[in-house]
Amino acid sequence: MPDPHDCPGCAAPDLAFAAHDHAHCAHDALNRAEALTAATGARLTPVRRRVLEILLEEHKALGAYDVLSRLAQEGFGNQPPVAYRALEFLVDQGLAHRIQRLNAFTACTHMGEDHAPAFLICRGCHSVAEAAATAARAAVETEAARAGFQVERTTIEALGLCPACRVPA
Amino acid sequence: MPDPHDCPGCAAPDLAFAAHDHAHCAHDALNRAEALTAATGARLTPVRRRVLEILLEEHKALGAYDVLSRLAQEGFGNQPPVAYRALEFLVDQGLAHRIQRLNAFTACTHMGEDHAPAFLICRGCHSVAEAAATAARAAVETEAARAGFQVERTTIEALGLCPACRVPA
DNA sequence: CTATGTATGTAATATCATAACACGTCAACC
DNA sequence: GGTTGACGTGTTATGATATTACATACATAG
Repeated sequence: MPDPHDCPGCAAPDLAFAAHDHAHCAHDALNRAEALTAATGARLTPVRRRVLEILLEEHKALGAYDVLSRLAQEGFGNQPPVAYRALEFLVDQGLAHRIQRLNAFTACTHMGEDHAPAFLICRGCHSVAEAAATAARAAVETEAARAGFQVERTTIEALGLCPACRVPA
Repeated sequence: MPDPHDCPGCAAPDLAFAAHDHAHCAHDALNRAEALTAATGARLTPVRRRVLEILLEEHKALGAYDVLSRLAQEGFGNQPPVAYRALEFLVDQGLAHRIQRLNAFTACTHMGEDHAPAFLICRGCHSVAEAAATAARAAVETEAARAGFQVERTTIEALGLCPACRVPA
C-alpha cells in the first residue's frame, strides 16, 4: 500500500496526463471530498457520492447523460434532474468542474484549494487536466479594467494535444 | 456623414461598451466583411450577409434560434441548419465569434486582424466586448507546456459587469 | 447547355437542460 | 408523540441547442 506521497498523480495533480496510481488518486480525492463536506455541513449523499466516484474513474469529462445512465443502471433515478442536481452540488462545493466547451463535467483535482484553474482538453484522448491560471486571469483582468469592465469569473479552456497524443503511437 | 476616424466605436472597437455611432460602426464592419470575403473568394451570400447584419445590430450575442426566427420572418428558410450554417461560415471567416458560455454568437469587432480575443460578457445588459488576450494566452501556454500539453486554441471568457451596469441607474 | 461544386431548404432526430410537482426522510420544536 | 419545515430524491413534461441526411436550386467552367 503506497504512502500518499508516493503517488505521482497526487503529488502533481495538475498532471492528469502523467502516469499515476489512479485508483489511489481517486480514493484519496473521495476521502478529501468527505472531509470537506463534513467540515461545511454539506451532505455528500449516496447519489452525490456515486456521481463523484463516477467522475473520478477517469480524468475525462462526462456529460450529464453519461452520468445519468450509469446511475440508472445502479438503481438510482433515471431522469435528467437526478444527474444535473448532483453535478450542480459537486460544482457548487468545488468538488467538480463544468467544462463549457464540452458541455460536460470532470472531478476536481485540487479539492479544497479554492482555485480557479484553466482546463487543458486533449482532442485526442479527451482527457482533461487543470493548470494554474493565476497569471492568465490577472492578464485578463488587466485588459478588462482598461475597458472599465469588472470581472467576476473567467473561464479559460485550452484545446490541444496531451503529451501522449502528441506522439502518434 | 462622419469621417471614419470620428467614430469612437471604430476607433476603439474593444470598447463595445463605449457610446458610439453604432449605425456607422455596423455599416463599416459590413463593408470590411465584403472586402475580406471578396479578397479570399469566400461568398458572402444573402443569408450569410443578413445573418452578419443581424449580429451587427447590437453588441450582444444572439442564439442560433434567435437568428433563425429573424431569418424566417424575412423569407429565408426556417430550419435550424439555415442559421447554423451561416453562423459557422461567419465564424470560419473570422467575421463572427461563438461565445461558449452563452451558446450564442456575436459579430467580430476586429475583422481582418487575425486576433484571438478574450470576451467580456456583461451579466447585466448581456453585451459582449472583445479584449486583447495575447498576454493571457501566453500565460496559459506557459502553464500548459509545463504539463507537456500543446495548446491549439484557447477560449477565454470573462463574466462580470460592464461600465454602465456597475453603477445601478 | 450541361456537368460540377457549392449553397440553400427541409424533415427528422439527437443532445443538452430545466420547470414544476409529488413523495420521503429527518431533525427541531411544541 | 405529532407537527412542521427543510432538504433531497424521483418523475413528468417540456424547452433549448445542435446535427444528420437528403432534396433542390443556382452559379460557373467547360
